[in-house]
Amino acid sequence: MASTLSQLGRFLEPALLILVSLAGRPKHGYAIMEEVEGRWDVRLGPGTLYAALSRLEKRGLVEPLVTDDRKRPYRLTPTGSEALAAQLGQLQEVATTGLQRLGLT
Amino acid sequence: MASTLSQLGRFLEPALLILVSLAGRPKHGYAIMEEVEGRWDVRLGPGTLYAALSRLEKRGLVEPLVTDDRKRPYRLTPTGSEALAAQLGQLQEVATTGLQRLGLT
DNA sequence: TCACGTAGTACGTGAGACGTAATAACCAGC
DNA sequence: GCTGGTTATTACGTCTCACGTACTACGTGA
Repeated sequence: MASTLSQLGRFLEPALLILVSLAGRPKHGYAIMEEVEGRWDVRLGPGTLYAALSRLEKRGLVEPLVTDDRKRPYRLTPTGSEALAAQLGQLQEVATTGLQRLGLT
Repeated sequence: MASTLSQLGRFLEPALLILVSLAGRPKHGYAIMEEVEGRWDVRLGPGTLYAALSRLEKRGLVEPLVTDDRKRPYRLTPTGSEALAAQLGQLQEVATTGLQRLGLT
């Protein structure tokens, strides 16, 4: 069962999902939460989400946009795009190797 | 610089690398360490590696093989293969989406 | 027998994932 | 102009896990 397997380990780090979500277009936290859950069926609770977001900001991978209302939108920085591209490339290599070894693909 | 970027976040979980390594053929811990470092340039220290391995065993994703000497080889269980396949599939989806959004691929 | 590579254990620390609860603004409908 | 639900974020506490370091021990060739 899918529900059983999903209990056996999670390999999609919140920080990665956030960066990929922001690669589409700038979003605020709640919108990231909704996209991640809708698109990949991974629920990021507020504790996980906002903590990860502020770590990414502290590391210069994302930055907040100026805003007047209570939403706090973020966008990828150039550094963030570079880092994401590098990580995704390596991730795809690993995934491809793994799927080949399993006889899939 | 690659060394700078690599400081900005790690998205390859040890458990994933171990499973992909074992998907090739059964190996003992030290051999996993060497393959992971040689192939993906990720150094797993002994604390990280053997702790992750025994967690994977406890969850039924890998199992030890009988042996006489001091090496302790492991192989993927059927459950482990299933779980790995599912995770890699999802991982590839995320990676593909991300790379498209970044304008690569 | 001594140095070096192989193989694994033990352990402490810190980062971060996760859940839950609380807060507050916004927007309906009545 | 209340009231209830959705939107959006903050503020915890806990627990898992990554990581580094130090240590043990076996094997092998010089």
